[in-house]
Amino acid sequence: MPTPSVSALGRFARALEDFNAVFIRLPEPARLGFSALSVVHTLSRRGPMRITDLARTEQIKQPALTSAVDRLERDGLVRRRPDPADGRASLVEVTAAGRDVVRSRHDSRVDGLEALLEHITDEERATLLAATTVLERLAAAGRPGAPHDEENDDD
Amino acid sequence: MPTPSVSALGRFARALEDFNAVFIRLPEPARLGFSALSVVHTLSRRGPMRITDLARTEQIKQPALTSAVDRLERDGLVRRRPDPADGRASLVEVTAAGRDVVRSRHDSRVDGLEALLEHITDEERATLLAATTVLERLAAAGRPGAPHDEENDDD
DNA sequence: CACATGTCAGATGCACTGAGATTG
DNA sequence: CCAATCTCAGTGAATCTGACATGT
Repeated sequence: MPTPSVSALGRFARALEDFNAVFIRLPEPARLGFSALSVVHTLSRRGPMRITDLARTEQIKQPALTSAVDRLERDGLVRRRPDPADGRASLVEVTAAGRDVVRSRHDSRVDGLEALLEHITDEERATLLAATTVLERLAAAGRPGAPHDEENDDD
Repeated sequence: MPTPSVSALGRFARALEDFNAVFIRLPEPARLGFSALSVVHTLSRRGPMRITDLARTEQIKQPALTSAVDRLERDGLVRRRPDPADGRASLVEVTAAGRDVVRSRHDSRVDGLEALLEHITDEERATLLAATTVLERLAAAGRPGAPHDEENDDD
């Protein structure tokens, strides 16, 4: 296959790294930390998950995730539920309040993106939006095995 | 609801959010935290900066940045130097070891991206790479004023 | 019993607020 | 004297390793 040259791929990766330094910080600084936000995001996109699976996708250890879930549960953003299929495991799921956090940050980011897009041309905007489907496929290809439930937060 | 989540822009933002959950974690989990990595990255891309400016771009407070720089300096990844133009300020700059960290993580991410790109078609790859220039311009537009712009300091 | 899942306990890294030292 | 820049001190949240209780 005619794979893109290494330099083009390297330049693409660097562009993403630089862009993310901006993109990640578009919404207001949250009272929640980076990992906590990521946990809520993952749960809202992938449905209920066990601690072990969640720890693997977030790339932190189980004890860290246990206390993270403790805090999130105390704040009402997630909820623990026993796993009907396995007595030792529990499933963590996002609550309505948790979804609100994800949605609020998403909306805030959209606003910031909108302002950013005023700096480029219509053609460039089209180029960017054309990449949406590809990014969706890459995200799907890059994440670890599918969880138990296939829930989609649709708003 | 000021911003409809079903718009093309909303879908683009969501695709980026989901993709970043993968992209950010492509390289090995580092012994350095998220902020520390971001500081070294920023310094390697934008040249020496004062603590205040760095704290602003990283969206953390000055005391947090002071201790972050303390640790990074102790590990040999950055270096403090007096600002010749202002006696109370000091300039923080990345060292060769710091550049190695950035480069190593970049290379690792390129490898992961390369593997990911095998899941999509040539046409999709082209679409993605066409977005490189646009992302570069967006990153430039989104970051706060950049007084220094040196990049070929490969000590 | 061996293994998987989750939690507990102690140490360290990291960020915040509020106060202080130095320079412009 | 006042403002800007950075550092120090104390507090709280976040993560790690190692040990442990429970269920398969």
